[in-house]
Amino acid sequence: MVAPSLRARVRAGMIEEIKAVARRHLATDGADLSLRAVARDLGMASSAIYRYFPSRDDLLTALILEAYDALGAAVETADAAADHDDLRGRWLAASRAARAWALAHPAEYALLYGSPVPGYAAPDDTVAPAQRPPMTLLGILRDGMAAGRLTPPDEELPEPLRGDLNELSALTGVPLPPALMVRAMAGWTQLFGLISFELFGRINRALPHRDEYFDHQIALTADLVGLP
Amino acid sequence: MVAPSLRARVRAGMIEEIKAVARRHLATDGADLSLRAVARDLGMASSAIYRYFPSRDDLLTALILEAYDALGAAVETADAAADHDDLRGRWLAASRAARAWALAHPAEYALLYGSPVPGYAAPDDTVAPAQRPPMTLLGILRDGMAAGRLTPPDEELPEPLRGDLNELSALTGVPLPPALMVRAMAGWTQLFGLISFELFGRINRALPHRDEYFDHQIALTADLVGLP
DNA sequence: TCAAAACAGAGAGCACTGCTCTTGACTTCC
DNA sequence: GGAAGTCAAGAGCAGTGCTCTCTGTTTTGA
Repeated sequence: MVAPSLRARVRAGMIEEIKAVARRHLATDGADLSLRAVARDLGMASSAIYRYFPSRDDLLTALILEAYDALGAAVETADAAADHDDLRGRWLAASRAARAWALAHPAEYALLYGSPVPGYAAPDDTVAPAQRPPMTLLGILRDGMAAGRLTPPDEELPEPLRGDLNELSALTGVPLPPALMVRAMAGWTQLFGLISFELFGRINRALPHRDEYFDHQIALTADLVGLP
Repeated sequence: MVAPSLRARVRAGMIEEIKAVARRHLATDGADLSLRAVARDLGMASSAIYRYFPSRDDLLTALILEAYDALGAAVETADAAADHDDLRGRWLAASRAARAWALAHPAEYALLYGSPVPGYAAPDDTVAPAQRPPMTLLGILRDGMAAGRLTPPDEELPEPLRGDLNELSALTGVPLPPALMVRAMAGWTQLFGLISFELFGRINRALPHRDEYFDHQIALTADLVGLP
């Protein structure tokens, strides 16, 4: 293992600097990131950016990856910080962490969960980081099942749906009964919907107490998945 | 009342034609609508478009308004077509209609419920049409309360939230108990989340039976609001 | 009836975008 | 010390929204 050369280290620093400036632009100017504006801020020619990122989409992908990881880390940290046996507390903490991260980084959240950029297709590397938040929620339910403190609902699901959900269980590596799995998905969908509504300004102006509103809605999802 | 002049009629037709072409472009090329491309398709100079729409944003606003109205009409029609006394059936029908419209018009749905366009601020005219779908859902619950066939959950809500929800009731003109109101909002949020996840490709590939999945999730929201 | 006003469209031009290619300077390595 | 690799700049291409000016045409009203 050879120590990275000076040039390699300078290059790595440059990449970080570009991403930092790009993130700042994302926060102020929205998703339509301008390479030239980033280059201007860095005091370099726009063409020089291409030494570090093959295209604007690649820069966007890098930012998306970092955002997914930041959100995933925030959710996982909140989950880990809560009392491991307090399932409901973990569920609420993880959800609140997701919302807090989104409110602190609205542009990056929009990049992850807003309407897809027209010409842009997210590469496969983004799949794993993207699943960290929902996987955290699933993990809480897994722990609950393992501890015997979570009784799944005994609903009968139509066959094709049950098969899909079993497959999804296998795919995620978290074996949950279909009826519980579908409710976990409902909770994740609701969490995403709540944050998006609040962030994209679609929440009614008549709801100034947003923290309380969010907490109550999240409590409903905890009820839905059967957390005591 | 004078009959509109020939020129006025030609002008109205031209406006419709521009919107139609723009809608087509929206569907194929995504939300970053290009005025020049629309003009090219119409065989006219890009500057000529400005005779009909003061700016690109105004054209976008016109499309957004039409989309809201189309979605609202679809939801209301489905609700009206269902048996008026079958509250649950109406709830499911309205939800399915929203999803069907979104799947048929993905670009327009993204325009309405995706991440907000950076420089664009929706004018106030869009507020009323935007509330038609959720108002339809509220109407179903109102009818249920009036018919005495819907018993609201007796939950105790923290005071600031209860106040907000009462205000929201007054604002919408649909008087619902806060505990029911918050669940109605939950259902609407969930509907939006489900459609967005499916449309924006964030739904897991392991769920090929999307109709069944959606139906089941919607049934859960119907349970949540207490529809028998 | 006929001139004035309103309107429609075209074209040029401005400042901006992502991106490519070439050219020159600099650093690292053999 | 020369060759190879790297970095940055600059010019240029095709595209964008938008403004302004100029030319026709249509409508209007005295």
